[in-house]
Amino acid sequence: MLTLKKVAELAGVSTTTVSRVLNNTYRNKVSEATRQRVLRIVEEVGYRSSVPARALRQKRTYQYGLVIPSLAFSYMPEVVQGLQLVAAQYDYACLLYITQEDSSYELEIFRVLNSLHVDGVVWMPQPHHEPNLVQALSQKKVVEILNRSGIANLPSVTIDQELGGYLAAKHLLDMGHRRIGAILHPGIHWKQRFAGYHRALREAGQENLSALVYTDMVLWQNGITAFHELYQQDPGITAILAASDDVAAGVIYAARHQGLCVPDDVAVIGFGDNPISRQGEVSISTIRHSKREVGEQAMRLLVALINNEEVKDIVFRPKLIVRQSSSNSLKK
Amino acid sequence: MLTLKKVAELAGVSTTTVSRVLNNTYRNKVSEATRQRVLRIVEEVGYRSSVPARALRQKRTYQYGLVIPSLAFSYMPEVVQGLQLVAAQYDYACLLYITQEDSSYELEIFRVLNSLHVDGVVWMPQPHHEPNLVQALSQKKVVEILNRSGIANLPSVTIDQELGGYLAAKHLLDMGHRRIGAILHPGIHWKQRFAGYHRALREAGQENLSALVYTDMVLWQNGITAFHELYQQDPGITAILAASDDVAAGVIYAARHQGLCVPDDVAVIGFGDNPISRQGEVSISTIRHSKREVGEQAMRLLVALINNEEVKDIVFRPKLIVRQSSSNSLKK
DNA sequence: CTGAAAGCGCTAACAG
DNA sequence: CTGTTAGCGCTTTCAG
Repeated sequence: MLTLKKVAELAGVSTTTVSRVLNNTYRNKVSEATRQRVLRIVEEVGYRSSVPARALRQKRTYQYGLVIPSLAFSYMPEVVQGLQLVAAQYDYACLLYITQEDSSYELEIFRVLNSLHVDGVVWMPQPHHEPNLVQALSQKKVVEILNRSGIANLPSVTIDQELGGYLAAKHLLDMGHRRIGAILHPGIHWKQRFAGYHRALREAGQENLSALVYTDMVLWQNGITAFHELYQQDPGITAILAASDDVAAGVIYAARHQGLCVPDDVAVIGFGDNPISRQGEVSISTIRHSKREVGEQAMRLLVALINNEEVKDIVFRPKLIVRQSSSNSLKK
Repeated sequence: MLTLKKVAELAGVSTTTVSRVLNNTYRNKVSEATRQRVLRIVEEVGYRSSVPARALRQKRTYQYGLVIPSLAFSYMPEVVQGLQLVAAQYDYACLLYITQEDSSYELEIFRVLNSLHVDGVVWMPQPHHEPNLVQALSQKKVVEILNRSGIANLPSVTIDQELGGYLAAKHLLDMGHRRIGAILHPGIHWKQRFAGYHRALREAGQENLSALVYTDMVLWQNGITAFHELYQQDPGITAILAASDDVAAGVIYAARHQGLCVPDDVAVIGFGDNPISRQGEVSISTIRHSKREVGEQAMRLLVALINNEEVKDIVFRPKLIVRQSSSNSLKK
């Protein structure tokens, strides 16, 4: 195995010197000649220092944990891409953990991450968590994304959900809808989103939503289930505020299976502007925000946190994107 | 920080003893009383050994690299789930790397993985690769999934593509189609798949496909592009063999946008039986294989490889699943 | 500008 | 059954 020592021997210098060259420590305190010689040898033999060894010494692994509930959300690829983009710049490697909405497994993951000595964690919380999680979290540098667990005061990157909710509801109200159903996911800042809905309703002189359903996950399948529950609550609704684009896609699928026309019989709006919202038969109106940017900023935040820099939360302001699923509805 | 030494002091034994208890080495060579005492202390203080430290000593990191071209393929979540399921059983952590189809980045990843001293790699190759990759690969335990790079003789978990191709083509021929177009992805055992198509064609007394298009990626967008190219080659085709379910979804989308009816004007069959094939307006006929199992077996193979056990390649036999996108076509 | 020496936290001979 | 010792590959004082 190629070690520092061997490289040092080959270059005729001490391991200290090689280390210094490779890490650019004590800049300019190594003669240019020596530096060049060392670099040449390193290049020649293709030496790369052992990450575990330096981790042990430096108490820094250059690894971060990514803890997410699922890989199946249609926005995950973009978020991860954003994370990896910035992570690569800082030489950070990503340890991937998927909780599958299992809160005891989630807790175990944080304990494992602790023994792995990762430098930090990017965490997308799920609705439910173990009480002990708070403690497990407090020992690490953690950045929260897209969600607000509210279980600890963690640095976070989120979307302005109140605004998003407001924009979505206002749009439907503007289109003339008065009986509106909503599908909420407790966990994605749902209270703020809910508040946004109500602000729009109030402005339109309305009191309440006509139907309201909660869903545990925000996948396509959940949209189908939620759709039926919504119609049970109020068969007269003409528009639906879905918890995500995936859910909206499920809702549209279910609606059309029932013989309903989208948007003429029921208008639907999603949340996120994920790939799925363009790929369906009926393109989905949605609230847009850049998932890639969320990932990028989260990683920047984490790096800052690791370097003990001052950090402040990041909140993205989403925009309304109108597509087929909510067009020409009651105005027609 | 909690170390072995501290735990040893607390328990009034040597570090060696604690290590032995924790690793179950020299079984029965530690008195039950001592073992219990140590375990109690460990539990009490919540000690977990440092992964980097033991990695340095044992030359084993209990980490594996997962190198894939993209997270956006609709089958990725399931494959990864399968991998993680088995990985968790063996206490393996997953270092995630996404190549984004960038071959020089792919090479760099393997070099990085080398310095990370991961115990092994699960690799899903992309169509193009750097020549130096072979060398970078040869130094590690690598399991290949779903693809065949053909650049090295690596243990692999794959689908019987010839059979898949045969089943798909035979199905379309059985439905009465004679002018069939195909979308191939060079990289997914495409030659075998192609051979399968031809075996079916020969059996039906036909010589060739009517149209043939190659695609670099197997995403929804590629299906749209490919559809148009296919129709340019032969406007008379009545059926399409898509490279994947994602591609099939794109094809169907494009076809319907052109005013064509699926399956009546053009039948489509995908490959993989991913979630997307059920979620569209028109459910997609496809060739099924279990993605979760692919992941599980790949991880088992990797673990065996790491333990220097004998391994042999795994080939799954896929099945035909008929859905709307290829039903009632020319027989109607 | 460079090197010798110590030690990160752990495990594996080797002794008792 | 248990402990002592050495050292994994690296970085970091400290001393030239």
